[in-house]
Parts: sequence; C-alpha cells; structure tokens
Amino acid sequence: MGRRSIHTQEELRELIIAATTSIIDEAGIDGLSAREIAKHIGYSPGTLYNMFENLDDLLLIIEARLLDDLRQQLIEAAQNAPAHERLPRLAATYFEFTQNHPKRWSLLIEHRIPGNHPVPDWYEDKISSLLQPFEDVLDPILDADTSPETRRQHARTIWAGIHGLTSLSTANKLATITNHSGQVLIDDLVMTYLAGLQRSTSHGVSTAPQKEKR
Amino acid sequence: MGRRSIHTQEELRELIIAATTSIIDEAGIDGLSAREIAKHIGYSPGTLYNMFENLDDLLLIIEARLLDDLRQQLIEAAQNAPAHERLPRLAATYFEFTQNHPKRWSLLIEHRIPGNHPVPDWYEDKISSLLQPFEDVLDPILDADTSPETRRQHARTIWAGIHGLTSLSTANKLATITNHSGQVLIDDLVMTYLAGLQRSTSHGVSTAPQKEKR
DNA sequence: AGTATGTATTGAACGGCGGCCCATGATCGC
DNA sequence: GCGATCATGGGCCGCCGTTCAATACATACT
Repeated sequence: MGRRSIHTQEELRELIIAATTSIIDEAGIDGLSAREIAKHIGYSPGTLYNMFENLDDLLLIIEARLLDDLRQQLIEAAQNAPAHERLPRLAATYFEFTQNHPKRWSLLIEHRIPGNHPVPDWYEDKISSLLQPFEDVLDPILDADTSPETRRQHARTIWAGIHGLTSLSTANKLATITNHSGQVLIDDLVMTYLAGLQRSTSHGVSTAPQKEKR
Repeated sequence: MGRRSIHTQEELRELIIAATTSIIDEAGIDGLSAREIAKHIGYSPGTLYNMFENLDDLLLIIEARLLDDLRQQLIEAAQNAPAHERLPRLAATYFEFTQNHPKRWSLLIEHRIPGNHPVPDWYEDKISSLLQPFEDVLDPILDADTSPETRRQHARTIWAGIHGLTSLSTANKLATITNHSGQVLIDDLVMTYLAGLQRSTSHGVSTAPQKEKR
C-alpha cells in the first residue's frame, strides 16, 4: 500500500505511542515487539521505523511522558494541600502514581539502552526535575540558615526513600509490601524523617530554642 | 561423548553457578544464555539441563546466594560495630554490597519468572530474613513499650528507604546518585530518621523526659 | 581381557522469537 | 497523468531455550 492519509504523521505518532503504552501496561515489556505494536494500530512493522529511530527511541519517549505526568501530579498535589501537609501528600502522590502504572514504572526503572550508550540530556533533565517539588516543599520547613546544598541533599534523601518503598512494592518479587501497607510505611518514613529534621535543626548549628510547628 | 568423570555432579553444579555469576557480573543478564554458559565451562548446553530445571531455576539459585551473602555481611557488620553506630553501619554495608555487585543486584530486583508463577517459599523467606538485622539493631533504640508491630514497621521503613537509595544508584538511568554521594545520603537518611524516632518516642505515648544519647 | 550395562554428555535440530530493512507498489497533491 | 511520498510486509539474519536420540565413556561382572 501507499500513502493512506487517514492519519497525519502526527496522529500516527500518537497512535503508536498510545498502542505501545497500552501493551506495556497490560503485558509488560516482555509482551512488546514491533510486530505487536503494528498489529494494534493496524499498520505494518515498517511504519514504526518511519516515525522512530528504533524501539529504544520509542520507549524513551514513553518514559519521558510518564515522568512529565508524574511531575505534573506532584506539583498539583503540593499546591492543593495545606502547608504542613505538603510533604506527606507529595509522598503519597508519588506512591499512588507508581502503583497506578506499575508495569510502565518498572519499564522506566529497568529499561537500559543497549551498548550502554548514555541517556539523552533531556532525559536526565526530566529525571532531576522530579526533585524540584520536593525541594520546594521542604524549603519552608527547614531553618532559614540551612545551606542550599543541605536543602538539596535532604530533598534527595527523602525522594530516594520514597522511591525505595515504591519500587519494593512494584517489583513483585520482593513484595512484602502491599498497596495498603505501603501507604503506612510512606507516612512513617516522611513523618519520622521530618521530625528528625526539626530536631536536628533545633539542636544543630542554630542555637535558637525549639520551635513547635503547631 | 559420554561420562567424563573429570568433575563430580557437585563440582559441575558449582562450575555452572560460578560461570553464570561471572557472566552476569560482566555483561548483565542480556549477555547471558545457555550457550554462553556452556562455552565458559567447556561443556555443552544440554549439560545445564541435567543439573537444573531451566535457566530461571539457575538464576533463582544465584539470587538466593546473593541474598545469603548480603545477610551474612549485614550480621557481621552489626556485630562489629559499637551499639550506637550499628544502624548506620548496617545501612552503609547494605549500600556498599549492592555497589559491589551492581549487575547481579539488578538481576535480583528485575528478574521475573515467566507466566507470573509465584516465587518459591524458600526464596521469600530469604527476602524477609533481610529484615531481621534491621529489627535487631533497631530494638534497643526504641522505647520499651513500643509494640512489636511498630518495631517491624520502623525496620521495614528504614530498610525500604535504604533500598531506594541503592536502587537509584544501581539503575544507571536515574543515576543522579554517585557512589560517594550515596554514602552521604544513606547517612542522612539513617541519622535523621533515627533522630525522628527518638523525638517521637519522647513526645508520644510515653511522657518520659527527653533522653540525650551522648 | 573382554563383554555387558548403565549413564553422563553431547550437539544438532526444533520451533519460535526478535529487530530492522528495502524493493515494490499504492495513493496522494498537483 | 505525473512525480513525490508513504506504507508495505516479506525476508534477512540472528538469537533464544529446550529436547532427545545417539554416543562415548566408566563401571561391574565374567
């Protein structure tokens, strides 16, 4: 066949991305193949290679969208929560998000580009921009004289901690953590870490008297 | 060919396990195949299937050994540290261990048994026995009236948090975390969480005055 | 030493998968 | 009609896990 003009290039691109996403969500990456995608959209395998370099290219784009979605939800969650509940909400949102798209989330974590070529720059940017909401929310909690590096460090720590809980319940082989118990642990982690932060900022460099936050 | 009697069954088994381990450590699971293992040990592919059900079976055994090793190192680390430093040492040991065997560690996390059959019981036991050292070390830190469930919960939380940091630096695609900075973050996580625990145990159910640990 | 018996090992073969390419032909805008 | 463009889909090549009849060896027995 030749040109169909049923879909524009742009529509076709989106069609491919949507089909791939749904295959992954259902069957995981092991259920994915060029032929399978083609079957889903009613085109032939060759078509994929008119729109994307190769499958890894396509996967990267899907991962990027997932990261964008997550970031968006984090930002919204933080905005819609009262100040003193922002960090817990952020954590819960992160956890829920990964629970809602477990297969795609696993892809994001586990997908490696063959020949250990580095990931594109824009991808790394998206990763590290996940950190921003945590920094923003952590900011008003910390003492004013906390150094920027220390702020970032705390943000990373808590981000990584949350990430650990999510990945333990997503990776079904270590799943001693269920969806419900995950929420509890997330809360434990965040609240206790926060308590620790407030304790050390009151005991540390600053000699100011302890400020109770409530 | 027929029987060689160069290696006993047991030796052959170990040979296979060793070869597989080294292939994974070098090339990751993508570099692994029955033929590749056979080449390494100078036997034919068929031989593998005299000793193991299939490749997944073999992989599970390798994962089990990794878990055993880690558990052993955790226990030793805890024993050789002064009481008030046990938790940080535990965390650092966990982190170092995964850094020392990144590919094999990733295998452990990412390997799924096809047809989503469940993992054998002994495997789950090994996973959850990783929690034990953390519980043991956390125990003397917590208030005496902390319930057993709460203890386990805290142990899980901190375990998962540490796990998150390790997996962020092992999964090279999110690697905003280097080996060095990982150590720093691990310390941050553990120390702050601990501080938080002590704060809440002093402020919570118990009305005992704050106990400074130094 | 020779034969028989059982077994450990073989490795070719099966059936299937996969990514990716490209000569061909269909369909478009003009 | 005519060239440009887009989609095709069969085919190339390579990989994989796994099997099993055949075989070469070790052992036991005569």
